[in-house]
Amino acid sequence: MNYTYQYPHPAVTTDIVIFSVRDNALQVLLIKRGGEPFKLVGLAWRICSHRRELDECAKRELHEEAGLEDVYLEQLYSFGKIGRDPRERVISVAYFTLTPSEHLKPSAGTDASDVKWFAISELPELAFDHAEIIRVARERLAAKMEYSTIGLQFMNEEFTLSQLQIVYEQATGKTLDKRNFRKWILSLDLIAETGKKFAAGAHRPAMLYRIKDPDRVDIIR
Amino acid sequence: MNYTYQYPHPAVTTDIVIFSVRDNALQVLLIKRGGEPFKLVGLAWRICSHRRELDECAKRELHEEAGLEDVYLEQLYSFGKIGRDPRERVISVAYFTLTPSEHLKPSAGTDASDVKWFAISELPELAFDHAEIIRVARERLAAKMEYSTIGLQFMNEEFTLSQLQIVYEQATGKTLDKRNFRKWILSLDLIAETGKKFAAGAHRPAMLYRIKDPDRVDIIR
DNA sequence: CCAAAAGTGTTCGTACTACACCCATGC
DNA sequence: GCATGGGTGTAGTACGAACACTTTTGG
Repeated sequence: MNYTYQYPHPAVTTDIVIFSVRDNALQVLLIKRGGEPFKLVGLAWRICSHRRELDECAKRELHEEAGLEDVYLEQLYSFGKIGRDPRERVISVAYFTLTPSEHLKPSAGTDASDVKWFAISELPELAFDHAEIIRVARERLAAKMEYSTIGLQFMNEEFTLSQLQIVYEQATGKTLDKRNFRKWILSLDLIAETGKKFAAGAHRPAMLYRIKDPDRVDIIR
Repeated sequence: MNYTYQYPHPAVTTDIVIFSVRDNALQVLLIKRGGEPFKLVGLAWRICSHRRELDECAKRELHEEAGLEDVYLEQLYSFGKIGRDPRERVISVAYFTLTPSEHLKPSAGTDASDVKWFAISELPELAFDHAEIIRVARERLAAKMEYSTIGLQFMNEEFTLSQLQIVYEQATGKTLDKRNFRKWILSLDLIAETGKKFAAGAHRPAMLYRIKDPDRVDIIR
């Protein structure tokens, strides 16, 4: 079946930058798909059906490609440069998301071997203009880390303050003083001790914390 | 001539929120056009041709509808709610701009009587989802006033500190202390005295200032 | 001389910065 | 007992907030 218009219409896609902090580094989830004009890894993306909302398209892509649900998802920016897809004019409404990498489930629709994390500092050559999209997403993330509580969205159910500090350091690109970071994050009253401890080697075990209101992202400062 | 695709494609438009501070109030430029599905005023918008970049579409719309050139223009967000245009699926890539209202020229393409400024606090009923777009733009503007030098983009060639303070107060929605505001804005080293004075009634004339680097918008704080 | 807006400093509190040592554990 | 990361307090500084009176002009 064909669809006809009186003037040219672009395709609209939702592309998603999936961030996680893994192995003490900010990483991005990239996918290698067959049937694309580039033989390269790239972001998760899909054409947005005319019967779905943009946010819904992004959510479905996130679910089907990465097995992620109920994660923080924010529209980033729209990229529409002529020629970004050599096949036709494509307007890409980009989103970004933050997740603890443990939440990633093997997905139904995708061969797991084609989905891989890459450190932001060691990205391979990327399909389309996805390098540019990731660059913009990284800037937005770094900025929002400073003035919102978005950083907590990287965390698992339970985490130590050192793990949280690493997340802040990796996502902002700044190193932080341990004492000052702890004072600051505790003063925000966003996390609480669980009472449990986490022993991870030949040293004093760390207190475990949880997020008081995990779904909430607020503007602070 | 017709254009045919194997699956439905949406139309993509660029919609522009044009802000100015006039009569001591934040205002938005709205347009009433014939041939639209709503008999209401709305934002300046146009279908983005498949051979033009998104930014370029926005610039042309700004130029042809409002006679504005060389103004600060920033992509805001993309709105694509199903049904936002009752005729077909439309993805609107929204932009916003800031201008001194004196820069507005009578435009060639539009009947001047159909272009009008409205105070943000006294908006009429609006076409499409333009009320929502303006709401988002207003939030973004207020936020950026706090951490960037975007506010100077509202100013004319020469202006007084009182005028500038009114711009900041109207765009952020906060009232400011005169002495603190002056200390702050001067400490940024963004503006300089022109040496001239501006006499406007039965009171002491105000010093006129100019922007040192008018095209520049920086992140501060 | 009166009304109106322009211009100008100081004090206080708070929030960020810098900085070094003891603690609990596994091996 | 030693290596490893976990945990803690204080002092200095810089920035934002509060606050009131004098100056210059037009009428």
